[in-house]
Amino acid sequence: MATRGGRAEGCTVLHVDMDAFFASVEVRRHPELAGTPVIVGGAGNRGVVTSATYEARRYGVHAAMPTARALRLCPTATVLPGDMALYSEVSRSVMALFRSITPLVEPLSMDEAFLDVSGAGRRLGDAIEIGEYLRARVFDEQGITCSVGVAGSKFVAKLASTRAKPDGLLVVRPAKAIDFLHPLPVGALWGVGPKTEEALLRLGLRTVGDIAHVPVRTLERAVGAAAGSHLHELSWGRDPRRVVPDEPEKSTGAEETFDTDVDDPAVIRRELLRLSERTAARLRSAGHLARTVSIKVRFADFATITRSRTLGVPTDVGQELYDTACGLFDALGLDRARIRLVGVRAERLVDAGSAAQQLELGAREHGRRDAELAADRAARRFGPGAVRPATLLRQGDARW
DNA sequence: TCTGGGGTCCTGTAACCT
DNA sequence: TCTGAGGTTACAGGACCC
Repeated sequence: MATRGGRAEGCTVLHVDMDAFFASVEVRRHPELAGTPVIVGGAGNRGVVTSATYEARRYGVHAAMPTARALRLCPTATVLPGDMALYSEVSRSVMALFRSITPLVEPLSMDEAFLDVSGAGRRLGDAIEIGEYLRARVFDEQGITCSVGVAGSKFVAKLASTRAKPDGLLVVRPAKAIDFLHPLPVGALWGVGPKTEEALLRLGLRTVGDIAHVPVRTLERAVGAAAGSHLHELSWGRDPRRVVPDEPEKSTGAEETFDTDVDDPAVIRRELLRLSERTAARLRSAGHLARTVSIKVRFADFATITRSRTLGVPTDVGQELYDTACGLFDALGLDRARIRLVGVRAERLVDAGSAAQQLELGAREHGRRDAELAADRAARRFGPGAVRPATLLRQGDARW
């Protein structure tokens, strides 16, 4: 495998990944915390870690770990609640920087993206030089570090950036991809989580090289047809997926875990209303309508169910999401079951502009939608929650 | 030790249509 | 007319990612 300094033969894909993104942005805002363990995450009794500085990770803290446990491992850590608006702003700036290098930028999340730099070479040098240039620009402009993987395919570039962390750059030329991949543990592969890893280990497959040398049929039987053939291809470094900018959003939603389990249907319905309004506001701001509404209910024992219903006419109206969500919830026929979480999702999104005519034909109640649009304007002017349904205006309830 | 919130994709099943 | 095969779509659940 190649490291910095070599030529980037056949390398056209960069994977750029911010290091401990949320925590790094917090350290930039609170310079006195530099070099100390910082955890971003929920502080409540059910909060989990969203991001942690490398100083905290040294104690075994990692993302998705309950915050309470993280604090037992690392009692000196500073826990911060997180500021999504700020992280989004930093993310937008970083993505804009990427797009100034190449239009072929595919964001994967707020803190990482693929870049196809095959067309940018002449101007800025080869893929390695572009990677180093980006790392320097991100640090200069945002005061945070990132890691870069440089390779001939998305999947190898992604693995390379992971191995380069923190604050590094790793090049894996196509000719060396197999040497790089085969010693890695199966869990390093994209798409192999705990369940799949367990299934593979049962077959005695521990490394990517093991996967490469087992018959595809065996893999397919163990983990399913699609995943089996996919893993086999990846194990030989074959990943033909292109870098695709502007993938359309497929769904949007909101969910909430209660501080303590709830068995009062009135409380559940009120939460469904809040989540429906929040989801609808997101649909409107993205210019989308939803064809399908789904709810998620997680019980006290963590068992989780979903129910969905496709609407006759797509909508971005909170009241309509709520009516559907309530109908789905009522149809469960629960008898004061203890519920831990409820969620509302809008799926099968369509563009509001192209669906406008259909909306007219559907002759929905325009008054409700107009009221919600007015609430959107008020929220932009006075802050979120400036206008909300009367049923959400109970005393002592300041959450939105 | 007790598991957040935002998503995507895949699979199995059932219903429906031809 | 009846039946079966095969395709499509809707729905539910689950694995996975950050």
